[in-house]
Amino acid sequence: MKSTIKDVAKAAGVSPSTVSRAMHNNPRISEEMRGKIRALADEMGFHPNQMARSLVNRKTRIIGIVFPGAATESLGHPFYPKVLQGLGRAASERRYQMLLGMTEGSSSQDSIRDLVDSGYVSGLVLLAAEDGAAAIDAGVPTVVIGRPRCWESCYCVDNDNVEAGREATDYLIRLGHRQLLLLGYDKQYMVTVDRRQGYEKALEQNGIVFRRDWVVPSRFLDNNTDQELLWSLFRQKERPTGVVCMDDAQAIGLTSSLSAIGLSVPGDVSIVSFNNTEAGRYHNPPLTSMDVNPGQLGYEAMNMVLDLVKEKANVPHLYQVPFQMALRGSATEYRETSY
Amino acid sequence: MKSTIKDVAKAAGVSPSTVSRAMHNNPRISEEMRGKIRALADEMGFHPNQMARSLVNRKTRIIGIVFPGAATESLGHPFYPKVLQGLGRAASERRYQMLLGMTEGSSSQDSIRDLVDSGYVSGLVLLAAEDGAAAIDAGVPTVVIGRPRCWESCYCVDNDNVEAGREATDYLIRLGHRQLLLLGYDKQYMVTVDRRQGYEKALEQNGIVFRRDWVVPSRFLDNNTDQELLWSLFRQKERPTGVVCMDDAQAIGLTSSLSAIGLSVPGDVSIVSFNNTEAGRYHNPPLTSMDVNPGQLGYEAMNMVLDLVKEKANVPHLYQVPFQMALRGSATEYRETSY
DNA sequence: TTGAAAGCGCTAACAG
DNA sequence: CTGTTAGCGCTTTCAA
Repeated sequence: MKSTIKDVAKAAGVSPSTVSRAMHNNPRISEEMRGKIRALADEMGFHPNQMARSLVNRKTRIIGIVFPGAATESLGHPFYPKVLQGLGRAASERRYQMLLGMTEGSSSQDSIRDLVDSGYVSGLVLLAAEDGAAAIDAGVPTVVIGRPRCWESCYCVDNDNVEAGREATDYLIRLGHRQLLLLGYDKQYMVTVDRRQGYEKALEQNGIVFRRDWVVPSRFLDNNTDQELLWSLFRQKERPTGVVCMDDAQAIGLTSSLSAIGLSVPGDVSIVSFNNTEAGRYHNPPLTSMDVNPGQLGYEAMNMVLDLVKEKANVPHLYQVPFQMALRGSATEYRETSY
Repeated sequence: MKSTIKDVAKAAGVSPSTVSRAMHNNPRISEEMRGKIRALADEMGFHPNQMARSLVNRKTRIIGIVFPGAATESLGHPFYPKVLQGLGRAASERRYQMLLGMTEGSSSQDSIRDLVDSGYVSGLVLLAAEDGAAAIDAGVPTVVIGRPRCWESCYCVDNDNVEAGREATDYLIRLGHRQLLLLGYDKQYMVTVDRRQGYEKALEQNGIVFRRDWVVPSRFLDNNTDQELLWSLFRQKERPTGVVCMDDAQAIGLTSSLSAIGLSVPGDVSIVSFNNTEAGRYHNPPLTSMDVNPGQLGYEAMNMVLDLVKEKANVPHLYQVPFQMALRGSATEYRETSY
C-alpha cells in the first residue's frame, strides 16, 4: 500500500499540513523540520498523489495533444513524430506531461472535448490548423500548430508559409526554370493556400505569368484516370520544367508518374518539395526539400501553452519558426536540352 | 465556470448521489429519473470530473507510455511512431488515454517512477525491453515491448526474433549466398542477440561454418577508423557476399560505406535488413527488409495491459506478433561474377 | 428508488 | 513556525 500524507505526518509526529509544506518547499517551515520530513517521506516512499493535488488546486501538470482527424493515422507521416519530439522536449524541460487525444474514428472536436472535459489537462496543443476554430472555446489555454482560419483570435505557431512557398519557387527560378507547376494545392489547407500565394508571388516578382491550370491537387497522383490529367500537362509542348510539391511524398509519386511517360528527374523536370523527410533523402534522386523544422514547431508550441497556462503576460499570438531548404539532387539547372 | 455534480443535483432537485447514479447507468435508479437527469446534465454541459472520480475509485483510464533512454529522441526512429499508432488505436478502442513519459535526460527508470508515483496511470507500457527489469516492481500492471532479460516473470509482446533472424539469413542462403556477415550485433540488446542466434541457426542448418569475426557491431559504420575494420573484412579474398543488417539505417550506411571501396549493392553484396522503413523503401537500391509489424506490437501491448488492468484471467506472459519480409532490390541471387 | 453522510489525499486559509 | 478546519468533486455505504 502506498503511503499517504497522513501516514508520514503520523510517523513524523506532525500535522499533514506540515508535511505538505515540507514537500513543496513552502517557506513557512523550519529548515530542520523540512529536512527531517523529507528524509522520512523518502524512506517511506511517499509521493504526493497528483490526483488529489490537482483536485484542490484546479490545475494539473498535463497538456493534451490533439492529433488531426483519424488520430493515430497522422503519426504515419514523419512530420508528426518530429513535432511530438519537440513538444516532449519542452514539456519535459518544464516538468509537464502530455496526454494524447486519439479518439479513433471520431472528430478531433470530440477528441478535444474528451481531453478537456476529463479535467486532466490544463492546456491543449492542436496539431492541425483545421481544428483551429475549436481553440477558441476549448476552455483551457490552447495553441495550434499551423495557421487556422481564425488565427488572429487564437494562439499559434507556424512557419511563414507564403515566404516558404516563395523561396521554394524562387529557388527553381534561380536555376533557370520558368515553367513551374505547383502540385498538392488544396484550398482546405491553409498551408497550401499560403504556399501557393508565395508561389504566385515568386512568379510575379520574376515576370512569369501565372497559369491557373498549373496549380494542381495531389489527387493527380492517385490513379490512372487522374494521372492522365497530370500527364496531359507534361505532354504539352510548353510543359513544366520545374515543380513545387507540397510534400516529399508527392515528389516521390510525381517522379515515378513522370518516369511512366519517359520524363526523368532532374534531367527533364526539376522538383522542389516540402518536409525534408527521410524517404525523400534516400529517394532517387534525393529530394531538394524545404525543412519546416517540425521539432521546433512543437518546442515553441509547448512553451507557448505553458506560458499561457502560467498566465505569463504578453504572450504573442503568433510565433513563426524559420525554415530552410535542404539542397539535394532533385532540382538542377535548367538546360535547353531539357526539351 | 464548469458545472459540478452539485449544480446538476440542485437544478434537478435531487441529491448528488442520484445524479452520480444517473451518469453511470447504475441500476438503482428509475428509468425516468435517469433520463431527466441526463438531459439536464447535457444541457448544463456537465461532465464528471475524472480527477475526483479517480481519487475515490483509485483508478484512472490512463496508461503511461515509457520511451527508452533519452525519451523524445527515440521518436526519431520510425519504429516508435508506428508502435505509438498501434498503442493509440487499441487505447482509443477501449476508451483509454495515454500519458507520455518523457523525462528528458533522466533514465527511463525515473520516467517510470514519475508516471507511477504521480498516480495518474493505472498501467504502463515500456517501449524498451532494456527497461524490463523495472516492469516487475512498477506498482501497476506493466507490459514491455520486446523481450527483457526477465521475460519469464513479466508480460511482454515481441516478435520471435530468433526465427526472424533465421528467416532473414535463410533468404540470403536461398539466393545462393554462403558468405554471410551479421551487422549491428550488440549484446546489450536482446533483439540483436536473438537475431544473431537465428543467424547462426540458419548457417548451421545449411552447413555453413560460423565465423565469429563476421558478427560485427554497427559501430563499424561510424567513422573512418571503424570503417577500416569493416573494409578489411570486405577486402579479404573470401569476402562476405551477403549481409544481414539489424536495421535499415545500417543497411543504408553500409551501402555507402561499401561503395567507397568500389563494391555495389546488390551487384557485389546483397543486403537484407530489419524494420522496413520508408527510408529503406526509397533507398537506392530499395531495401529488402523484415517488417516486424511495429503497429501490431503496440496494438497487442496496449490490449495486454488493459486486460491486466481489468484483471482479466489468464493473460499470457508473452504474445508474439508475426513478421514478414518486404522483398525488394537490395538482395539478389548470388553469381560467381560477384567476385 | 432515493438521500445523508463520510471520505478519497491533499491544500489553503486562519489561528495560535 | 505549526496545527486546525474546511473543502476540491465525486462515489459509496447505510438508512429511509
